[in-house]
Amino acid sequence: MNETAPAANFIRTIITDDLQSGRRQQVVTRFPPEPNGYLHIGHAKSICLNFGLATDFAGRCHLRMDDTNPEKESVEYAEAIKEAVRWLGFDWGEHLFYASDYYEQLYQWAEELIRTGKAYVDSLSAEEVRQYRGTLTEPGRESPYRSRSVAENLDLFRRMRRGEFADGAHTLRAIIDVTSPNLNLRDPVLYRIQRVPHYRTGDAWCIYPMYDFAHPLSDAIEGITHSICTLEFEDHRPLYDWFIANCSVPARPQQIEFARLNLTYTVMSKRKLLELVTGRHVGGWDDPRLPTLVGMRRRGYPPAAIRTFCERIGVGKTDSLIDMGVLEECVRDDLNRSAPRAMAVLRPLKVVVENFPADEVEQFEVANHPGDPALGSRKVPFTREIFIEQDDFLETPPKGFFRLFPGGEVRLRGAYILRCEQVVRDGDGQISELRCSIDPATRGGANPPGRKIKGTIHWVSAPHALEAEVRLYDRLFTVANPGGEKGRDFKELLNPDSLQVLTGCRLEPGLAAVDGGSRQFERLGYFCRDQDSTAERLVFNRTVTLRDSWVAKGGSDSGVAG
RNA sequence: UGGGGUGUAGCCAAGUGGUAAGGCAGCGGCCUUUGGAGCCGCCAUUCGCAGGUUCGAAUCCUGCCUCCCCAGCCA
Repeated sequence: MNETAPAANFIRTIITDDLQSGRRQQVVTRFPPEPNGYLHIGHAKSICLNFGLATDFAGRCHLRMDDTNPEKESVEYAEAIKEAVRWLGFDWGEHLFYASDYYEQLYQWAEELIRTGKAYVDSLSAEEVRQYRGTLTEPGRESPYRSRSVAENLDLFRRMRRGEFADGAHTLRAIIDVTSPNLNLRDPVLYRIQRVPHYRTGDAWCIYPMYDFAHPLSDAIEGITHSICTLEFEDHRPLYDWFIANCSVPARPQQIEFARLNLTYTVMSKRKLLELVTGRHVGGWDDPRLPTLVGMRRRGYPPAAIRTFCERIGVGKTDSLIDMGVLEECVRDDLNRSAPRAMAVLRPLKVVVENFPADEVEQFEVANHPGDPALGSRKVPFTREIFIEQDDFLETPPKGFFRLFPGGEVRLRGAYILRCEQVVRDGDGQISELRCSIDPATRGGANPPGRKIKGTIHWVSAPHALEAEVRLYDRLFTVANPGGEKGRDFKELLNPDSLQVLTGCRLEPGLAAVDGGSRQFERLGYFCRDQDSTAERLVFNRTVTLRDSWVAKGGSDSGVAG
């Protein structure tokens, strides 16, 4: 793969300026997921951005678990996150961190804020705090506990830590400005009491820091220079800066916000994804229809394709909705170059080659990649009985159809030119098989002068064929922006046909050996072996179809492309 | 009606006072034993709208409009 110059974006501009002006001597970024769910393609955008920046500016990128809410976090999620980042192709080296490792330091800074008169212990209930906060248009009111003495605050806060109070009895809040038009500055909560064991610190703590407090300080501890997050935190930046300015931190990181990724026909919020998984609307976090990284991995998306995608869509501040087609095109791009070709028939139609001897097996040498001889070739058996795709035969072909029809000819890839002599029906009038003949002069792809055949189709020798299950995937939702339909539960918009399971598919025998990696099933798309495969039962996933200008032109295709 | 953002082609996105990059999609052609791949060409007199400054404006100024985010002891 050729390296191309990274696309320009406003964050690169900021960093370049910082380095040139001497404001920064190095670049340290971080990817800070909360281990409360699986990573998705939206996270991939952030991962590629943060790790990519670090690489391009010869800096480093940390992986930090932003684990400040024990209620929702687990080692399962933390491990899955590490695995996903690794799979995507990034390496954090020695720089794996946990916000939970900073709890003591964070606590000390909280005491510092109390000592400097910038934080107090509040004893309002959650409901009261909400009432005191005011609204978007009305200023808030100061809590009656706001004027407690430093000594009293310190005492109360230490007792909070010691576990002397019930959950929710007190909080530690910053003293900023309850009348600020920015709600985040209306005395934000710094610590809450939560008697929940933490997946890493166990029961060492019963008070936990809030994101707004923990995040900037964690960045400072790690010496992060550019703390890149998504747009919804833009309003939090004054608060981010406030903590950096009011705690004796060792570094002054800068927060920069960019627009999160949205993709058509899917949802990207952890909450919605969790709902799909727990509600059994999909098979699990790794369901190939999901935009999760584990789902895409199982579906056969190469990590390099995801990286290309993230590069291609750019980084900006405008809310965007990227067409799923862009991602799919990146997948095709990658797989077209790398995937060996093979032949597989998804909906078999039996063909008897009448002028080919019943007891003969002919082995054809077929190239594994039409454009890359380095991928070599393989032998494919040909016999009197073969299967072709049902869609490749039409009794009454429309104009422009250049596959098989009665009296017509097509080329069997790598074998012979085939002519349809007769259509055989069963008792119900359904086509049960085709009686055909081959032209011996076209053996192995030979092309006698003057012989012009427009269509080439794939085929599989019937007695050699492997039987398999093939899973076809379509968009998960029926509307482009399921999360944007107001007043409607996004689950009502699920596409009932997003998964199509085909059984009795026939594969060329060489496919038995495939375990990892992708194959192109010629003319059908890219496929990979699914983890559900067993010795007796082969299962393949269709990663993505090939582009199909016949279908695009309105040509009928009864579902192979579906 | 408060605050913070954002508007450049169907979808993304460069551009930072000197006359609209690039990608995806689309369209036309060539080539082809995958209706695939590859190759060539076309595709914004105009940058949300209206004024203004300037020899010159997507870039500067004024006003208006759109859409997104914020009232968790979530992140």
